[in-house]
Amino acid sequence: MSKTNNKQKILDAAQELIQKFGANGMSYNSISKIVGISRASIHHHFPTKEKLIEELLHSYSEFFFNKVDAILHSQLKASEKLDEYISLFELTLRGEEKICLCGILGAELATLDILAVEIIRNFYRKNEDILFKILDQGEKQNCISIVGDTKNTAALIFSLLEGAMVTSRALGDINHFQKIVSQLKNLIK
Amino acid sequence: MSKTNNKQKILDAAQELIQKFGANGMSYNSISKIVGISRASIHHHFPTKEKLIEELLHSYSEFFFNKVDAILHSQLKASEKLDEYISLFELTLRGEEKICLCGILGAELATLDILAVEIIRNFYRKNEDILFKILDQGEKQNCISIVGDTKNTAALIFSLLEGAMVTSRALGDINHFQKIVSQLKNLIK
DNA sequence: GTCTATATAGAGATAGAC
DNA sequence: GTCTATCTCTATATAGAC
Repeated sequence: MSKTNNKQKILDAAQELIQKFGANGMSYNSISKIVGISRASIHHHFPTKEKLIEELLHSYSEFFFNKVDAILHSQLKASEKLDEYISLFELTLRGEEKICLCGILGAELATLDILAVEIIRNFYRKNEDILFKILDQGEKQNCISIVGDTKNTAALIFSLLEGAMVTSRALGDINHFQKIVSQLKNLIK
Repeated sequence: MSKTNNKQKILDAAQELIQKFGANGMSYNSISKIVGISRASIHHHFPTKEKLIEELLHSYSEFFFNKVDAILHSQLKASEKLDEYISLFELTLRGEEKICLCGILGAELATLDILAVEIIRNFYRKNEDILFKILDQGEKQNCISIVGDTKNTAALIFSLLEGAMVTSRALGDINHFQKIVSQLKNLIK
């Protein structure tokens, strides 16, 4: 029974803890309790907490953008692509009191090292890029109609989703998130 | 020279530290360096960190809603009231890398005690209420036009502002916030 | 109301055995 | 790759003098 996948288990536990409690609410001790190995073993895989967060951000970004790219390059209508994109956020929120990893780390940004900060910035920029592509396609397909600037609307939607995750989790109401999303759709079609 | 106002100085320092680094990035030690008194003296005014955060949330909410009520009950047009309301958020962001106190605490919600959580929830609900009143007035004055539900739009705007503070600070670009706000205005008039 | 000193717990991190 | 033991630092909090 190989235990090589403990490295991945550590990343999974760290991700869940950060999404629930923030980077400063996640500790090697809390990870060790979830994974069932000692703190020292975690240090073997990730020598410092900074490194752990950096690697987690890389793996999270890769996982997330793989899903997003699949949506972007699918044969769906642009408006349906937008629905699918938004449902990625809703799924994170649903059930487990988790929000976007890069959303919560953005709130704690000043406590992170510059490498992590740069990955988070790229995560934001890439999401805005992808939303722009979807919106732009939607305008050409006449299934999305935007008054004003499409790039700014992409930025608006991303910030809205990040903010709505925080407020909806705090209010303990997934329906709050859904109402906001349904109103967003009213505004862009 | 009375030093009674040290209690207020502690609250001010705590607020600034949380807005920059989060609740778990704020410590009695960091406050003591800013205010220039010992940690023990801070404990004299606020016996526990939980109490400190609770009192801070009360004073912050009072301060914030006093400003908001002044806007709400002014003689401005509703669209101008909305501009003034939004500028409260922009001013926090500008210059000092700070975001909304209740925004960052919402991200760290699971590490706070239930009293603090309830104050934060009320902060969110009250903001949505106030935004609804402004939007509703704007529709009656014909200076704001909303496709869809006005209450949901109020919730949308509040979550948008909270999210845009986080992303704009992370991107180090106040202009990012302004672009999002200007696009929001395109969508509701 | 302020201070110094201290108690206690938890954090991140390292050494060295297995 | 995992463990126990340990180091160092910082955290919250308290005791007691001034």
